[in-house]
Amino acid sequence: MSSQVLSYQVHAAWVSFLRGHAALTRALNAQLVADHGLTINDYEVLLRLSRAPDHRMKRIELAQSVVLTPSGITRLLDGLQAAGWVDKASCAGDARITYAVLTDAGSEKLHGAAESHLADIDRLFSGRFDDAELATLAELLGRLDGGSHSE
Amino acid sequence: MSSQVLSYQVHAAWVSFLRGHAALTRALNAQLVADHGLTINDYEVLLRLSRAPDHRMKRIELAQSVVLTPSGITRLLDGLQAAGWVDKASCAGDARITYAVLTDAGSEKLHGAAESHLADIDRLFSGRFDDAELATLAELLGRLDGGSHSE
DNA sequence: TCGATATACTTGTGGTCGCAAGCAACTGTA
DNA sequence: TACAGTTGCTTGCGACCACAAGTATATCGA
Repeated sequence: MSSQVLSYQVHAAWVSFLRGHAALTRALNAQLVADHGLTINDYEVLLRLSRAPDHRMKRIELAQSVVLTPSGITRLLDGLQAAGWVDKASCAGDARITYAVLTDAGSEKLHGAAESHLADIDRLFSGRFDDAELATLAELLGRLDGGSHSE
Repeated sequence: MSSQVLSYQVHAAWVSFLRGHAALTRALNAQLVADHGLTINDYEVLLRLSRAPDHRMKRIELAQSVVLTPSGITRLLDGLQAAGWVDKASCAGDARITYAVLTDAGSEKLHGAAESHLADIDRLFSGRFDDAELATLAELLGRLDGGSHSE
């Protein structure tokens, strides 16, 4: 049965995915926490904010962009705010919405962490893949977060 | 600076990896917990044991195979043992070592969960990739762990 | 034999995050 | 205006897991 064969191939890819993720995030997160006191998600949130217009995003958009639930974003931003790296800002037209705004301190924190973190990532990836493979990997993996809501 | 360009490409792949993993594991884990009361790691551990000779593995080998720390494996196996799906067994030659052994109930549990879980995985992967892409993905992702893993 | 070191495992503690429930604010209908 | 439904966000709770420290066993050198 072809679906049986496909299942096996799919599962092989899936297991590699799980193992690779666990190994990489454990290493990268530990390094990032040790060097800069940031988790991977902290870093990614600061990065998204730094790229956003006016260095601000709605919390719900931020949650979607890093694949966290609303509660997850609340707690993550609580921490970043306590450290002074983000601020809250209200929305003039809709009082339900809160913006997360990158502060100057947050911007400095991000830039300070970026160099070593990118080097860490680079070290783990570049040794294993060439440029074409990286592009392939990015393209294939990029399909995974598109329509993951198929319930 | 070529390393700058490479860093950007690497980071794109890495971000896709993070997002894809978060989306997939959240969906798959929720489904597996709802349908069978197993986490993804529970399932993977039962699967490893089912493929091992005599349905048994040293706990430390098990930890490495699913990329968990020793403490993580202790607690995961505590749960599986409480449910009756694995047993402990001591090692005749070395009293420090404990084996985890799949019970008959654990074997049945695994087989009962496998069908729907594989279908869940298949549904999330097969719609997005063809056979050649799956093979590429499995090969590339397979490089991320030490390669000290055979199936 | 004895002590130092290494290995396998367990436990205390704390962090992160999802789910369910709840609150506040907005929108549409009448 | 009144009210129901939706949306954005927060909080209580619990699950999972890593790190550090502790226990028990094994091994090796003197």
